[in-house]
Amino acid sequence: MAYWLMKSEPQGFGIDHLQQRGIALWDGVRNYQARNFLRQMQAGDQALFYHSNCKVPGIVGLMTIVKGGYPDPTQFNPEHRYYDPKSTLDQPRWTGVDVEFVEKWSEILPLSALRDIPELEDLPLLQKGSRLSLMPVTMAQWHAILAHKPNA
DNA sequence: GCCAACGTTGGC
DNA sequence: GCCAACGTTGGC
Repeated sequence: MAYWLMKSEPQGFGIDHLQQRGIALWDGVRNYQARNFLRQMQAGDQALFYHSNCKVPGIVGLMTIVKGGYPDPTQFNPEHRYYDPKSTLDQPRWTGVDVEFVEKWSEILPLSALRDIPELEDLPLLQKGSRLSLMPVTMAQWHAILAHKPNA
């Protein structure tokens, strides 16, 4: 069982969308480093849902991986914005996973607060210039974050 | 909306 | 294989 942090823009697909849907395909990842992490994900892994590129970026809730890495279907659809003409059914380039909603936090745990947690010093999210959209989280980092989960 | 940092593309 | 140009990410 592994821990992850996954970013999404709330205006596109946010925690509220996932809560409504229950289970959703995490698609559209078109970065090789992130893709390689998706391939490592397994059913039962836990993940933090992070809102990026918005007014207050930060962690907003939890989810579980319910289906490990499999070919992201959007890469094969010419009509889709995530279509990749270089991808074939035989040799798919891109991977997706299915995630299931676990909980939405009562408040966001903002990026600015994450920067104040010493255990997170090495988290890629907090490195200057990092654009990695999903990343592994160590058990120590996971527990440090959950210890700061807002509860109002 | 700005813009620095980043990843990818493609000519050479 | 180099690297300039380009498009994208994402905090602010």
